[in-house]
Amino acid sequence: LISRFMKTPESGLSLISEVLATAGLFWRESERLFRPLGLTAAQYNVLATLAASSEALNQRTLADVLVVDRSAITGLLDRLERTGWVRREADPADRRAYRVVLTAAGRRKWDEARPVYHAAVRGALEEVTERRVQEATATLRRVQAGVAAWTEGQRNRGNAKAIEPKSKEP
Amino acid sequence: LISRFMKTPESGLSLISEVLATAGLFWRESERLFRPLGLTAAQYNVLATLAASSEALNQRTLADVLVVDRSAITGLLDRLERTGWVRREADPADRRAYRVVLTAAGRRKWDEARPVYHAAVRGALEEVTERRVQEATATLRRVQAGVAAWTEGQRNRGNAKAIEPKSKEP
DNA sequence: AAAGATTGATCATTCAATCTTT
DNA sequence: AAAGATTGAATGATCAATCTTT
Repeated sequence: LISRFMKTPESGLSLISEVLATAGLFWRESERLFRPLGLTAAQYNVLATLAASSEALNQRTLADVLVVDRSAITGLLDRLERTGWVRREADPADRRAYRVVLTAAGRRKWDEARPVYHAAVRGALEEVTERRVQEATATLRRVQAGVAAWTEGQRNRGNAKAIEPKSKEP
Repeated sequence: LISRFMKTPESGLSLISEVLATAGLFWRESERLFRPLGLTAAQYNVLATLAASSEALNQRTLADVLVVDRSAITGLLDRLERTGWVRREADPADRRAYRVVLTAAGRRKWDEARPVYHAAVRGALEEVTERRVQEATATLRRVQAGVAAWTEGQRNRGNAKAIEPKSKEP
């Protein structure tokens, strides 16, 4: 996926390669940045998601927003509950589910971490023009749609005979 | 880092968010794609790197190319050796180091996996113009340079008093 | 049956500490 | 001392299987 020795780089391969390399680099540096605060990057993501959401979220929704398997959320919340930054509350409307909420300490931790993170992002993008940022953002959204469409196509080809197109917000 | 609920998204935050989301989505789908072949995405990366390199690589170099810690390479190669796709050879010039080489079976596996991977990339980028691909690739390279420059700046600020600029390939 | 959550196995990754060789 | 590699502890991710509730 990351092929720096590639001889005849199809442009698409190069783009994906750079996406993965950029994400890896940034994620790794984020871990180092958050470490003195006692946070991991994944945990910051949870705090940020909860802080930005108006309603309480259940674990399924959290998993969808963070684009990880639901089972990954269990351990993540276990550790965040252990440090007291997050709490699982019983959902009165559905006894299978939890409502995950930020504690006061969790919000303070997020208030502390957020400016650190934002400073890093600004630092990293200092030399990149606003036009380029906008353009790349739009392109990456298209790539994500492309990945989703392609995998969906594969799934249909693999399974039965493509029941229905089922177009949503085209 | 991935903040889909963001209210006033600075454009830089959005870009980083999309980079991480795109990489996560693509990595995840790659895992599913490679699974029937008995490969993980990280393992495909190793095979691809070895296949594309003219000389044998030591583990340190491999770690640098793949942008992971050296210690992650140990387990990765253990598993790849177990399946017989890679071999550690003693380096006659330096008895601390290994020369990591692809076995014949490893090359066959790579020959099998490569077209699968390339098809996925083409599928994902089908609807993205070549111009956009080129532009985004260039932007991401600048972002990586920006991350490196910023973390370097932080390191110097944190340590002593920035011994020397030490500019390389400006 | 389907959906929310958890568990156990496997893989990958980081960091700090250690061993061997240079 | 510095560099290549490994180990052990911790975190995080996936998948398959399971439990409880809807």
